[in-house]
Amino acid sequence: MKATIYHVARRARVSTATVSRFLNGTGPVAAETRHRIEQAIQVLGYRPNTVARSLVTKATHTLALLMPDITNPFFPDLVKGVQLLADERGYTVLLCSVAGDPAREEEYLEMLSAKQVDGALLVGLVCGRETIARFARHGIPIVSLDRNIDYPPAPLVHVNHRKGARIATEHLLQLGHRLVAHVSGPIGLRVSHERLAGYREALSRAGVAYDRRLVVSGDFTEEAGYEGIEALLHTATPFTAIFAANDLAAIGATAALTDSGRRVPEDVSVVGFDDIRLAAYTSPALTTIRQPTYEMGRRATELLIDAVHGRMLGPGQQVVFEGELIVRASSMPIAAAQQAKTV
Amino acid sequence: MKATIYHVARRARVSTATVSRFLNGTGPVAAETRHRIEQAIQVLGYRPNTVARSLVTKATHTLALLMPDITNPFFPDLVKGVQLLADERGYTVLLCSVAGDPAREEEYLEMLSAKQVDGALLVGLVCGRETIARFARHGIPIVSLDRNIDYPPAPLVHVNHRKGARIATEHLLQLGHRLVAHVSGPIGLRVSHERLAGYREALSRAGVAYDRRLVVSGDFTEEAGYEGIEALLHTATPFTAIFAANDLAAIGATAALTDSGRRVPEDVSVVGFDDIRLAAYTSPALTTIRQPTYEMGRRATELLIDAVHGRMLGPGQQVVFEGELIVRASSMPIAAAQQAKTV
DNA sequence: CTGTTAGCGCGTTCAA
DNA sequence: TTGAACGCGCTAACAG
Repeated sequence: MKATIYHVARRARVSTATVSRFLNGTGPVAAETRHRIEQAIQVLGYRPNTVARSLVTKATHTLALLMPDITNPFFPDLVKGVQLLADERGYTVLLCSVAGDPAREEEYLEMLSAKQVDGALLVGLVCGRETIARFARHGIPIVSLDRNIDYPPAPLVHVNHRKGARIATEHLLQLGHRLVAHVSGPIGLRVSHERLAGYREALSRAGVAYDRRLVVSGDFTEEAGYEGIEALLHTATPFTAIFAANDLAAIGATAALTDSGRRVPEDVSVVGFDDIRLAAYTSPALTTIRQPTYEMGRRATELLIDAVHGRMLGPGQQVVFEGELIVRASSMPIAAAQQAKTV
Repeated sequence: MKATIYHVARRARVSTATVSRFLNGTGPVAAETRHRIEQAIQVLGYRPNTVARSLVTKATHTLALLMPDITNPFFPDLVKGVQLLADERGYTVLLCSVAGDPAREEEYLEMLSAKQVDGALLVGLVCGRETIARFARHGIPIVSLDRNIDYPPAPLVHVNHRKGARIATEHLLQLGHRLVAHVSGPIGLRVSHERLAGYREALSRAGVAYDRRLVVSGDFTEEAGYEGIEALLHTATPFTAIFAANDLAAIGATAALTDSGRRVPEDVSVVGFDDIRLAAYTSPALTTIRQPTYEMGRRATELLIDAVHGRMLGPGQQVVFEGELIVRASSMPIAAAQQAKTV
């Protein structure tokens, strides 16, 4: 049977209140008493029961992390950032994969308030705003990643997707490419929209006409990238470069190109987005836009813990990270021969 | 202020005991009373406080998953399996990245017993057995992945690493390769040891002498795979194939080969282990041994929940999964020209 | 500096 | 079929 604070108190010949004071450093405890308590704790192998503690303090030191799918290589780094910072601050992380399913998101949100988590980090949720508003009413602080939550306003951490996409596209444009295809993310997601917008912005600034036939819609997976480009190749619409909405899609696109006998980057340049861990090791190594995923996880968690402690920078606070172009081997200047010929 | 069971009881003009019976289906509740309670719950937006509930039932419906580093692409699938099964069974998952640090492992283990988790899934821990034994004394059920925990005996889920490694190596041998290098995992880890053993077993069965100069030690990262092979190339020890202890190392090795002007698989065949998500999309697509990671996560969690409920198949129970050879493009028959020449 | 007392929100006897 | 009373393990006044 497990030792409780009561057992410790009896063995140290003090009251439970004194033991509690000793444990939490709240209120004074005589050196001699302190010693006896330490002994008792040692002997009994006592560990405070956090559940009982939470019941009275109303704090669980637990944070929830809701995200679509840990299996997307973009997330592990984020999780790591969250994890490590939470750990440093004495918090623990509850992981919830909601699989892009609004019903599951709602269920989980309900459960979290029952579980009395101290705060929630929401990443890539697709549920309606009233679902989140209802949850927020429980008084649990929220920090959002990549999605603006206006009511009630929650701190927001995101990267400048539009600018990142623009930079990626400009990179291709500067290399002389004019026929730049785009594999988009799932339509309806703000992230996809922004990246597409950045792509168009770059084209427009460079005076290149936007051709919607060059945009294939994906869903951030390799499969979709592969199939999208495969389909595009079948339409015989010429292009010399691809900006994919994320690295996975870029990798799928590259595979489609290779399988059809094209060489990357000699025939087609490819640029991705995210800079996942393996981007540097694909063949050819992938040119991409780096998101400081790990850092974003840390920062978001920091904001969340601040919010838990009632420290907020002010309403509508947000942290914006900038994407950084990482040039590797998958992009190169357009070849003279290419300029004329159809791919 | 949040509604408690007391508020529900008052509004429904019954006692808290009746509400509790209604909520948990323990004991009878008259249809008419039931109706009033439902109404009250609805109106007040009541959700039972799981913390209070846990304090009396001693069950938190929370499982802990301890693993080295979520950032290794091997883990996300595992986590997903754990997550989904836990979810189906009404459990929630606490994620702990212990970073291969025994001290952190011990800390976390301590915390888990304080947090009163119902069970713990231990993956790839490196701490001493007495650390685990001490934890087990708290009476929290454990399931182990890839590491045999003998005292007290815990259910074990693992793949047959040795056999998988043997099959991988045999595949290369059957293709005619005789000079097969190996990039190992961290020394001291059982998994690394087993995979090395499988490699040696295959060589020995084929009557090929084991050459320790062909074994470079890594740590399951791309970096180590890259550097290991780079170093091996510098020694000018000839080889025509590589069996890497995991896909990450295989990918790193491939990059080292490519960067030094070798072609894969024409000059050197490469085989990995794990079949991570991107293995099918590397260039060339990676031949590897598939571990049913997702399924293992599910199965392990199932065993854990069974253990939580006191249902065990018996002492020393274990579930062994078999690795499956997935032949892709990174391995090919040794070329006639190669047989003589030094790589 | 320390002990007594009263909850935190809930499940669970035991009578009624 | 229901309610009163107690306790889970702990913290937080309030006295002393």
